[in-house]
Amino acid sequence: MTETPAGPATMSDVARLAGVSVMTVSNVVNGRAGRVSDDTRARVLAAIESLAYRVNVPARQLRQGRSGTIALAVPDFTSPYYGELAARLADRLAGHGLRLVVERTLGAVTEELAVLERSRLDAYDGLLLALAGGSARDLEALDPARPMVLLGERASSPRLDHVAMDNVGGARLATGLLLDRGATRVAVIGGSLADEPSMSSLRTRGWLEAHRERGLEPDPALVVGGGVGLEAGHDAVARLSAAGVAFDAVLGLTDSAAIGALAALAEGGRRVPADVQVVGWDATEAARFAVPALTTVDPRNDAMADEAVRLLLRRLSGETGPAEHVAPPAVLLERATTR
Amino acid sequence: MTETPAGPATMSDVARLAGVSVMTVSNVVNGRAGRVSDDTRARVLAAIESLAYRVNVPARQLRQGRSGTIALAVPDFTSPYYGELAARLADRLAGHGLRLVVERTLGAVTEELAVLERSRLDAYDGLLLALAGGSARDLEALDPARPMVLLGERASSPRLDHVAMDNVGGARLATGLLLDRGATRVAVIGGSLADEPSMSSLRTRGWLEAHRERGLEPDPALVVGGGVGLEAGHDAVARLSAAGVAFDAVLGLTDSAAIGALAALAEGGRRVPADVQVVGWDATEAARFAVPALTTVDPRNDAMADEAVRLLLRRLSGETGPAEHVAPPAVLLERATTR
DNA sequence: CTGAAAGCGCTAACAC
DNA sequence: GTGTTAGCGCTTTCAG
Repeated sequence: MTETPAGPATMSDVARLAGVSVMTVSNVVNGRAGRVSDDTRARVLAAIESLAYRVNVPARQLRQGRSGTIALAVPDFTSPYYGELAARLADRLAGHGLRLVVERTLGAVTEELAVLERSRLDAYDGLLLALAGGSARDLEALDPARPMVLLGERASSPRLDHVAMDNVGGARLATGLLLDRGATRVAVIGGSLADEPSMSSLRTRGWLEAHRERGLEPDPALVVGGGVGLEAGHDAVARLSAAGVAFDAVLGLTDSAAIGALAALAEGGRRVPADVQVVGWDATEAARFAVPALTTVDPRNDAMADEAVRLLLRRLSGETGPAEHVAPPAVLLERATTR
Repeated sequence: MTETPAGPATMSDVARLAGVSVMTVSNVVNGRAGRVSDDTRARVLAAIESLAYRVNVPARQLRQGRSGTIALAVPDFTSPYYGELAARLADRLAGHGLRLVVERTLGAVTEELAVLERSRLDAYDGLLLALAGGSARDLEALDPARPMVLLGERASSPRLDHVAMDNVGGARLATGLLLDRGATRVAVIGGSLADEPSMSSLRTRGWLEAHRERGLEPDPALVVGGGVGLEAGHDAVARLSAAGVAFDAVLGLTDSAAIGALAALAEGGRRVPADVQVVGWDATEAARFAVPALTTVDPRNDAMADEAVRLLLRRLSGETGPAEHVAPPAVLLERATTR
């Protein structure tokens, strides 16, 4: 007659049932070749099966100090951009026996990432931190116990590995295309004239530079803040029109913003690209299937994911050299919203 | 002169520096009120600060058996639907002191969710499992060590709490609208005539029922499989047109599929809703800002998230009654792609 | 090939 | 208020 087990089966339960030591069970579970005879292994496996034994991950992690898991911390769950990034990263990490899980920071990297949160993140073997608009500030205070790679914006911390996005360059490229195709007044949706290293400001600077390279000085009234989501993009165009600000091109700082703009333009009866040209940013799948198909800045997420994983693995393998900063150059994907 | 610490500081390190016992440090860290004098607390906090101490989460979890973390397992990271679901769930769980992290199953719930994966999931306090097309099969084999709530499809396991989507009802509603607005041939993008409880089959059944309720028998050639993403939706419409199958309405089984269809329709020069009416499913933000704004089935994700959290919390608090199955009724959001 | 002992860092339970 | 003890489940180390 068997004792009813108190909770889930442990290794000792399995060992007892199989008539071996816990160490042997551990060896079987971890597939340490050669160290267990086929006969013993079979008995252990049978016991595992019959007790529905499963490894206690926290216990193993406490002992080993590793979890085999990497966290991607994103500002929010809803942006398609982060979803695609997560998928890319997960695929690459899987090739190295690492799992990816996605956490959400709500854009609050240092302030809100209180002691408790930091501890949670320490439990991962490594951290990929996707930076949002405001989160680049006082990154210096961030002192990760584990390897950490920053993603996005521009390289901001001399101490931390960083895969930056080519924000200024991409915006210069996109704005240049618009200007060269005959646009004279390019509105920036989600932009900011502030002098800070945020995504908005950086891209707006690229817009400015493209003008100046051509001896032009753009109208600051064309810079519309208020966010970079679908609704923000829609509302920005509506607001611009309502305010009577003329424009013949739109630089959406994300594909979402640009797609929102497209919707507002359609509502207003303005034809794209005949009346207004539009460019987005992110090269998401949604851009490909927008109506009309959206010309967009491809930030080279594939290359960014490759680099991020490379940098992380390097630290994971114990390398301790100086921080590396990379920024794959953005490229333009011309489609049907530009002439 | 101080010893250089081997690794990250532990509670004993803090205790030693502050001249107290580890238990006192633990009490301070966990904010157990009244059990520590202000004076002692101050000393401990100073020591924590100076050693940059952070709680070892796995150790705490091993001891307590809880982690304060819930996992949402989704079939893939890229679908906007799951992103919005994750955001909703995270918000609700935060109100109960629980964190949400997102894991990815790649649609393989039981087969690929090997021993190793199961163990990882056991480390969460609870599991929210979003079901994809094929994953509803042999859910019976799934034996979670922790509370688990299934999301999506239709209730399939008598043993597991399940928040089902109103797949048949929603499709009946949407198809009914199309038919009542004059459509005679409603194509189903991402559909399946198979007799299984998958999302595709269930929604296709709703399409069928809407016809039969009206004494009609739809043409099976209008059911196009091949996926429910943007590209799949686009290609399905293109294929239908190329094959010469006439249709005057499209039921996209997701908003993505419907938006892809919209793109293909625009390419083909067919006007929406004048020539072809279109309905999507999910009520994503993308549907609102599609051109034209997409009529869509709202599966009531808000209500589903509420229910899922309620069911999970109930189990977390130890309740052990029979499984509960709920299915908030879908509603229709009429916009500009229907007449 | 197998096992015994030790201990990872923390907290529940109980002294004092 | 504060300290002591014990042990969560596992794997590293070292003996056989």
